[in-house]
Amino acid sequence: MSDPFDDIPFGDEPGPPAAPGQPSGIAARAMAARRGPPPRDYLEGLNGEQRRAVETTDGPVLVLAGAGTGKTRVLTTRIAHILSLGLAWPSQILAVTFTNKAAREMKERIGILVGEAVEGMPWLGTFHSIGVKILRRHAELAGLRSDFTILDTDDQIRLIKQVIQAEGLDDKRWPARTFAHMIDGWKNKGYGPKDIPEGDARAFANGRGRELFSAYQDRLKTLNACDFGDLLCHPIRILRDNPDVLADYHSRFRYILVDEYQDTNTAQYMWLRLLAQRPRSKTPSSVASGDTFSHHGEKEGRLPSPLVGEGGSPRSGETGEGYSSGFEEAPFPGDLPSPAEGRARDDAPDDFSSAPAERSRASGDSASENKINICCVGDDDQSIYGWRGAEVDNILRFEKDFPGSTVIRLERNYRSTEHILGAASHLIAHNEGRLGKTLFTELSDPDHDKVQVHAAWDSEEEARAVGEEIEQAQRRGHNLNDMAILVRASFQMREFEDRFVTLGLNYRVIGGPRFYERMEIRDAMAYFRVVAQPADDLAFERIVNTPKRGLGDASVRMVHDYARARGIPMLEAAGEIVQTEEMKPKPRAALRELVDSFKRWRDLLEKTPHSELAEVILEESGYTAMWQNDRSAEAPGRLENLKELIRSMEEFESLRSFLEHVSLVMDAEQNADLDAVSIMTLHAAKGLEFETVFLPGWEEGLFPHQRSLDEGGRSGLEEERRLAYVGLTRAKRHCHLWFVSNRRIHGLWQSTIPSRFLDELPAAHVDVAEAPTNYGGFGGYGASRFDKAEAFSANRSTPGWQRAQQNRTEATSRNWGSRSGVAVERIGYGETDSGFGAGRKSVKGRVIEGELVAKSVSDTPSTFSTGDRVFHLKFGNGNIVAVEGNKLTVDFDKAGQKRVLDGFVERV
DNA sequence: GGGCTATATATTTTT
DNA sequence: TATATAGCCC
Repeated sequence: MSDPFDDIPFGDEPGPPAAPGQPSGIAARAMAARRGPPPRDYLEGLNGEQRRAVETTDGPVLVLAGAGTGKTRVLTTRIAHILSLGLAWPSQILAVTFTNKAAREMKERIGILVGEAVEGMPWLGTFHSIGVKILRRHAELAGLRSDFTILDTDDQIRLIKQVIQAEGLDDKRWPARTFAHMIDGWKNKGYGPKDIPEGDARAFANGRGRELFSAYQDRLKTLNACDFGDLLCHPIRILRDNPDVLADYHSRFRYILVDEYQDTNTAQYMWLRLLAQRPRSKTPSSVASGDTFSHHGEKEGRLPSPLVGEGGSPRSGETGEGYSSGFEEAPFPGDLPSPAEGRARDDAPDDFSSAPAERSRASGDSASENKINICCVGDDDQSIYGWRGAEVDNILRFEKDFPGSTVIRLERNYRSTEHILGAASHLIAHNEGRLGKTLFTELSDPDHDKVQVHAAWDSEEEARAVGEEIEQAQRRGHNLNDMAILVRASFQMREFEDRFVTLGLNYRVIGGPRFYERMEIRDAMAYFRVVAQPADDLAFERIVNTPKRGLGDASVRMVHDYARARGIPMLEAAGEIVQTEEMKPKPRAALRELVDSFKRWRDLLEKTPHSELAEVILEESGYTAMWQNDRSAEAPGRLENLKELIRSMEEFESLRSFLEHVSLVMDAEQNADLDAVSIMTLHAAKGLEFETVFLPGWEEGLFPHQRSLDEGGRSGLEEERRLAYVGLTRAKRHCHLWFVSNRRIHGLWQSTIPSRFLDELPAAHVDVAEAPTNYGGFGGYGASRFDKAEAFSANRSTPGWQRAQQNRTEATSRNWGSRSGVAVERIGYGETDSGFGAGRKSVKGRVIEGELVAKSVSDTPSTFSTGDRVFHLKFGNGNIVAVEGNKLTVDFDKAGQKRVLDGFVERV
């Protein structure tokens, strides 16, 4: 991740390719033409639609890219095209993705096309990383310092818990986790505490939701920290409230490209709109006023302008149920011009190369003449993240949002056989409200396998049979790397893993907790964070007693309370407390030692290479020793991980950039050399492809998942169906669906019925592979269950049945086979240590808000003087004999002379 | 401060 | 069933 501060200031940027002084517009093009066309090798091999998607550089473009139609290729080629035509400098292109992986891949592929130029693309990244970049430059506008910390989910929950407790609420009755989800949901919509619907606010903690949200935001601000949602919301607010800042970005970006547009949430949508739509000739503030965003995607109908934040008058007078709906058709307000408004597509050439930003600025013009051309690529049929805030509506509404846009459909599929596409297309056609695409392929061959549906008695047998299929394929010479098992829910993975271990079959599990979520890594990171940012209380609390220093609940609480009362970071508070006798000698000595250590490490920060410093920290803090002395089985692995952490730090130029990398990029690399079957969830499989795909668990209740049906109704079902579509379209040649008759859920066996999705498959492209009615539990399952009924053979002479029988015997005899020698890779999987609780007593940040705090806040440090009679909670009454700043020496009646902090005594 | 037992709870997950 | 966490006791 590049250092956010190293970015080129506007003024120093090279002018756009039509160099200053040279004619622009048609003339420039004419001149370019005279010099001969720019190299266009990169266009070769594109089909007509792909080419159109690449070459339509003017005006808003929506590319509806079905599965396997070359989406990434279009996106990267389009950038290469813009660059090589000289339509923009690399730094004038904003290219956003959702995941780091996608960003990395895009960068790589652009690099192949344009070489070094990709290095000049500072604005290629995830929504979040670009959000951070914007936020770091204008942090003060969000009430932060530019060295703010980014909290991950774990920190966020810990902080919320503290807030809930501080408000005097029972954190058991009102779990922090639940509230964290609510906050995420609000932030996905761009809401600040003042904007949330009354109903939402009432739903938590006896109607104190808004209060809590607000308190949480305040805490973040004092901690100089952001959660992930803030990385989107703060920039939106900054852009919206600061026309000059917005104008800067408007003149900066000339092309915006968005990947996976169907996954954008409302906040991301708003963010894009702000950047992509500039006012015609008015001041940028016309776009910046909150009320221009009537995002109608809300089911509730009209909502207050999100992020009205300070000063806005959100929804006063509106009751929770009083929303009017019917905004579905609302066009975007007319005063928000679209980039292409008023320009028919045909006259596009006239403003083909509009005046570069620099020129218009130089000539004193507003940047209003420039267009920002947005191009969104996505597939409404692959929208599977509705449950975390994605609004399919954003893509469905694109043409309305960006009038004059071009919609290009990529329907030629290069991945799958006609049967796989036929099955997938037929299935997805059961959804309503699609933009509609029909994938086709030229990869047609009578020899191609149809999609196979298999039945099994229970999940164990399912795993056994899949394992057998895999071994057979392997025997036929297929690589395990070309096979994947895609499950609906991760608990399904276990049975496959167990089976593969007994079979000695290599596998890799993708997804789940990652490297940076492991306990030891998070602990180490917490040390580094405190050194880099002494105000990071969450980090401090995490490691204050790790390794054990005898600083228990009481000690930590004292530091915490004192820090909050004084409004200072805990480390600083600790520094003051250790100079007194507030604490018993033992914890005090331990705390002093820690405080001194941090001081020492911080001094080293400037002088020592950061990876070296990291080693010193882990060594001197006793953290390494803690694991060395640990006799448990995981300890060596943890030490190994710590070494790996330090090794990976070397790749970064500073501790700061390393910490930023970790907070945003949490993925682990995989071992490409290992030949292994992949096991992952359907969600994790999006974007991937495999020669052979196994899709187990197609049963009602699991897939579609009961919970989706219960909570999401029809749209929930449709999202499940899209998930099925994603699953099917991952397969290139072979696709096997499975359902079982009995599945163990939460420990009890339940009999299940085949998924309705199986009924929705077209008979022409599907085979029932084996149908042993008395054994596999097909029951009524058979041809009639398919859409266009066709006869299926369902007798025991089928190879499938025989194989099934064979599997059974083979499997039992093999059960005792060697367990060793199986290569198991867990991509992104740590041990089962989800969170901060494992192996450690969690530090209770119980905060006593109330009298004591109120008093100490109102007391200025110097209100005590020698001779005052005071009361101390622990030492009782006494007389002050000396005052030294906020430290008092008191002669207590019973305890004798002690040094205490003024915050801990009250006048009597 | 550590270790034990009781108890709730159980999709999908990126940043 | 199995896993994580919270409370309790020493």
